[in-house]
This record gives sequence, C-alpha cells and structure tokens, in this order.
Amino acid sequence: MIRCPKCQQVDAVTKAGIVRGKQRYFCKTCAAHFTLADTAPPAARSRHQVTIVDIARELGISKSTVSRALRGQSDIHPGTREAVMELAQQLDYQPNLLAYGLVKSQSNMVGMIVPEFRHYFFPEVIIGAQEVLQAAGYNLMICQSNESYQTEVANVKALMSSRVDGLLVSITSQTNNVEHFRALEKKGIPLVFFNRICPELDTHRVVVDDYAGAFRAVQHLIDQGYRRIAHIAGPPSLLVSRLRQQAYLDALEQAGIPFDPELLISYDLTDEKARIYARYLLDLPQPPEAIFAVNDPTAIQVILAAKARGICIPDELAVVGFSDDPISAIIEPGLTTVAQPVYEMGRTAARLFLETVGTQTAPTTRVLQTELIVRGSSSRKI
Amino acid sequence: MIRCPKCQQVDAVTKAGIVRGKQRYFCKTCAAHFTLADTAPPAARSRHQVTIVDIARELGISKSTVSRALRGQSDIHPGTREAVMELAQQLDYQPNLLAYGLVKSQSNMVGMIVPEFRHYFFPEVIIGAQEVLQAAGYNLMICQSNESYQTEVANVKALMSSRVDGLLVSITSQTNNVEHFRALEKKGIPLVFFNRICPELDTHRVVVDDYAGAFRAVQHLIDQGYRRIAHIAGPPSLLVSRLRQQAYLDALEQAGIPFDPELLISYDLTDEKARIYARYLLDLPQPPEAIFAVNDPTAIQVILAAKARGICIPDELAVVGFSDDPISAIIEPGLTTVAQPVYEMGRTAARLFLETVGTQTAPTTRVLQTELIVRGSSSRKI
DNA sequence: CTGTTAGCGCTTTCAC
DNA sequence: GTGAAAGCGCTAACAG
Repeated sequence: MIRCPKCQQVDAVTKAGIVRGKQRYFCKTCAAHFTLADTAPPAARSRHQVTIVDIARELGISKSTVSRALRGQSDIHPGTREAVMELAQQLDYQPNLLAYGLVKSQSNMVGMIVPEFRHYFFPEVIIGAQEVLQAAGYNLMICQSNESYQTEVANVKALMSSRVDGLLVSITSQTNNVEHFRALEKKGIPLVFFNRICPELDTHRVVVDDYAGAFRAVQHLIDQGYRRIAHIAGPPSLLVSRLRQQAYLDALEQAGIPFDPELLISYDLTDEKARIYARYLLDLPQPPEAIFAVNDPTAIQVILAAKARGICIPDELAVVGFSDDPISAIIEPGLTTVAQPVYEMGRTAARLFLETVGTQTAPTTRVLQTELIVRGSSSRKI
Repeated sequence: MIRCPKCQQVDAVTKAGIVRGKQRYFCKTCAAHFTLADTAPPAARSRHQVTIVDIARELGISKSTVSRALRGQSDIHPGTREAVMELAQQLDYQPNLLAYGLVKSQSNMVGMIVPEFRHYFFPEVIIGAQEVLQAAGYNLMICQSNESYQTEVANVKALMSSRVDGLLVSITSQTNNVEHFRALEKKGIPLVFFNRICPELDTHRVVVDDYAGAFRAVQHLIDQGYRRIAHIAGPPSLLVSRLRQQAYLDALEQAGIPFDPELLISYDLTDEKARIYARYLLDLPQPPEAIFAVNDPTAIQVILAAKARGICIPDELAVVGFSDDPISAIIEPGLTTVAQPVYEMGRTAARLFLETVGTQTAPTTRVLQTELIVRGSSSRKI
C-alpha cells in the first residue's frame, strides 16, 4: 500500500511506469506523480549509514534487486545494475559486514592470538599472515595473551563472540589446559597453531625444524672449539623449548661432552630474567665458554651482560641465538643465530587456514627450514 | 500453537506449570506431559553455535527472558536467571557480536591504520591502545597501509564495512587527499590521529612536541661543539617531518650557523634509502660533523654506514635520532635520541576515542612531552 | 516478572 | 528480471 506524500491517501494511488530507473506512482486524488523517494522520511539521522534499502527507495525498486545488482549477479537488467552501482558510489555505500556475517554466519575475520608483540618475531608473523588474508578478503583481529593463560582463554572467547572464521594461535607458556581450543574444534572452527603449538591437539600446525636448527647451532659451537657450553632454555611447557633443549643435550652427547646441569637454565622469556640468568652464568666460579640461547632476545641480553663485564666475545665467550632478529646484525659483535622464515611462517599459517575453511582438510603440519647464520659472536673468522 | 511431539496435534495441548525452570505442556490426546525441548529439531548441525533461542527452547521460556537474564537485568526472577546462567555456561554460549552489533548499530570494534609495523614505534603504540580499549570492552582491528594512499583508502573502506565504532590512524606519507577521512566525520565516526596527523582535518590528535624535541636535539649537538650539522628529514608531506626539519633550521639560525642546503635531505623513510643517503652524506667532499636524523631507524642506518667506513663516532661524526627505539641502547655507540612516550601515545589515543564515543567532544589535541636521551653517539662524556 | 512483536541490514528461496 | 517474504541472533518497546 503506497501512500501519497501529499494527501496521505492509499487507495487513490496507482503505478505509472518507470522513469530513469525509478518506479513512478500517480495519485488520482491529487492528480500528481511521485516516486517512493518522495515518501522517504525527512532527512535521515547523520549517524545513519546508507543501506541497500536507501538505494532501493531512491530508485523505486526492491532491496532484493539492489542486493543482486551490487553483487553483480547475472539475472539483472543492465540498466538497473548501472543505476544501482552509480547511486551506491554516489552515496558512498559500504555494505554492512555485520549484517552480511549474520545471514551467512561467517564474519570474514580471522583471529590471531600471540603471547606478545614487543619483539621482532610476532609482528613479523602478523605481517605475513595479514598479507595473505587481506588478499583473500579477510580481516585479522589480533589479541595479545601476554603469556597469561587466563587472558588467552578470554581472547578465545572474545574472538568466538566476534564469530571469527578461524584462529591462528601461538600459545602462552602457561597453557596447560587446552579445553578452550577443544571447544573450537567441536564447533568446526579452523584452528592453526604456529611456532608455539599444542602437541596434544591434532590440528594444523606451522613450525620450523627446531631440533635440527638448534642441533646445528650447538654443533657449530663445538666445531669452533668451545666445550663448556651452557644453554638458556625457554619454559619446559613449550614444545619449542623442549626441542631446542633436547638438541642441545644430544649435540653435547654426540660430541662426547659431559652434560653439566649447572649450565642448563630454563626461564620464562622475560627480559628481566634473561638479564639475571645471563649474569648468573657469567659469574659462575667456572663460567661457560659459550652460551646457546633459546632465542635472540635472550642471546642479546647475554651479549649485553658480557660486554658490561668486559668479557670479550667471542674469545672468552661465544653466543648463539635463534630467529635472526634484525638486532642480531646490528649488535656488536654480530650475533650468530638460527634464522627462521618468520614472515613465511605467517603466510603459511594464513594459507593453511584458507585451504581448510570450507573444505575440511585433515590436520596438516608444515615444517619450514632454518639456517645457521654465523656472525662474530661465535667466530673470529667473521 | 504448541504441537505435541507424539501425536502432532495442536489443539489438545495446554500449559501445565513450570518444573525446574521449564514450561511444561500437557497433551489431552496422548495424556502425556512434555516440554518444548522435546519438540526441538533432531541434533543441531555441528557448525551451529548455541544461541539464546537454544537456551530458551531448552528452558521452555522466551528468548527475551534469556536475553535479559544473560545481561543481568534487574526484573528477572532469581531462579530463572540462575537456570539461564547455568545452561549458558554448560552449553558454552557465546553471544553473537555480529547480531548484537546489528541491532545496536555499534560493533565494539575500533580500527587502527598504521603505515607499517616492522619498527619499534607502531607496535608499541598498538600495545598501549589495545590495553585501554580491551579494558573498555572494545576489540582492535589493525590495518597496515604500507605507506600507500590507495591501501589507506581501502583500509578505511574495509573498516567502515566492519562498522568500527571509531578509528585511530597515522597517515601515510602519500596522503594528500583526505576525503576518505572527511566521509568518516560526516558519518559521525570518532577519528583520532596520532603521530602522523592531518593538519587540514579538525579532529582529535595525539602528538608529541616534535618541534621542541628536535630543537633540543640540534641544540645539544651545537652545545657539544659540532657546527657542520646535517639533517636527514622525512617526507615533507608529513607534519612531523616538517616540524622537526624546521626546528633543525631554527636551531642552526639561532646559533648563527649558516644553513648549507647540501646538508638537508628529505627521504621516504625506507631502510634502503636511509642507507643510500647516509653514505651520500658521509662521502661528501666536505662531510658533516654531525647528523640529526628524523627517526631512530634512520639514525641507526647512519651509524652502520659510518662504522662500515671506519668513521669514529662521536669523534668524527655525531648522530642523533628520534623516538628511543630499544636498538638505540644496544647499538654501539649508544644512540642519542629524543625519547617520546610511544606506549603512552597509544593509550592516549584510545582514551580520546573512549571519551568521544557517545558524548560528542570537541576536537582535542593532546601533546605529550619528549626527552633528550644523551648516549655515546653524540658525546664523549658518556 | 515474562512473553510478543518488530526490526537492525542483508541474502535467499519462491513466485510472478 | 524483479518483488515479497522469511530469517540470521539479538535487543527493545509494549503489553500483560
């Protein structure tokens, strides 16, 4: 029932052809033509974003038609499509993703949970992931768990509430209980772990050959003639820590070097603790000749502590890290480190999600390769 | 019209009291009791997330009541509330933010657009902003414009489509046209610029006292006895660049040092170009005695270039940067720099958004203070 | 205290 | 080709 904008009558109104894409009406009482645009409410509120209904009303067509035209569906009159497109452009129409998501029950967002992003590693992963995801029409929602299990659970909940289509996560060092991830699996939400994976969960994973990389690193120290080699490990709760530590132990054993428990330290990966343990090792009655650190931030703290004590690197102490943080090339001497393709790890995790979504793929593990970069901290020849 | 699950009849059904929070019905034909849960469809699809309707059906109450209970509204029977809460917990119910956003026309998300996040600065801002926002119940959606105007426009569109409640942005160096931001203003979407602001837009801003900080930096170089001082500036399109550059010029003039145009270079802030211009300056027939760089990444490239040429810092060349990137304290010699409260900048931008949203506040500019940190790159006394 | 109804903006049958 | 109607999950009047 169309109401005449002038006399407010309904019964006297009849259709009167289409002019410039708009349905016109005629009121027999007023003897005047009008379009639906004329019946529109006076001046929409400024907060109101333009919708397909606005376009439809203005053009005197149905919102279904507008919707179809906007999505470039085939069964649409070219003229109509053009009119819709033009008006949409003119009105700066932006589709409402919330509404879209509600009906399609997908949000075009993927969530990412990382323990921190102060250091080089995670931001770089994010860059890689975001690139791939954005190209595929997805947006990334990033959360920091701050190494807190509680926060991680809260993050998962928040991302679930936002109905993300998938999750890329690197767990905290405190994550013992993984029920919050199991819940995702049950709901069929693609889950990709990277770097810090959950061994007890059979999901997609992206890792590097941590064991091999670490083994090569320690091997390199041994080759350089160092025998008393310490290891500052990450928390044993993380698989990466355990793998790198095991590689350390195995490399020593293979070289026939007896393991000295005094030289193995596990810690929580905070910068303050790194400083403390670095000093502790250097102050040992019989200090190590070399230190293999679980990651570059740790190794850098070791170098700084050694320099503060006037210890000469690499003559009195060799240092090796893991990841090839850009600082490794800047600090003096340069830090020998096990480079991992961080950016590629982000891209791979994103791609794994993309492959999974829709077609339920079986859990896949992608292993990327590392490479030992030898710099001055472990070799005089550089 | 309630249908009996047994005989499929409608007319023979009557209400029969409430048992354990659930509305019970009685079918006169079958002479049997049942609840609405019994009439539920067989096994919901696994992809189906639990909704308030599921809870309502299970409990035999209306979804409005569930909605009210969940939100802890007052006019709710304690027993009902408890039953709802318990079932929600048990079913791992997560409210659908898309639906919520649709009806409230707010998404509880705020967008952030930064030119990059490879260096220290922007990730640190993000950390600060996210902390404040998360505490207020908002999620952050981060986009990188990669210094591309096109990408920035696309980012704005994408965030608008996601119906973010506000935007925190640092523009690209190529942003000349600001119509995409004007459109936001028109729609009444809170917009906060930080660090790289848009002078032509009258919005909220968070900046540091760039001019004062830069002036102090150059003044410091002059005080240390350096006279031939170069400046590697950022692109003139950015206000920060222009301010720091003007401070450089003014400090020279105030000290009566004639300005040598050969010693002023503007560049696009990419690492490669930084390297190139650093070498260029060092290779001048009459090279500068000191270089004030627009930011720390630039200054670090200068130090690396100088070291590669065997130039002694600070004896033959002094270097000063801007921002106090952590690398500044690690590189040798330590980089003198103008520290700015980066983390605080993120927090402030977020707070400004929070203050604005709802109550339309007049455009505010918050100016944070900088502090000169003197290290070895500009002073022998350190 | 609780249920009913309408509607947020969009897609998707099902008709014509 | 196009329109009408239903529905995604939720909140918000408006009745009782």
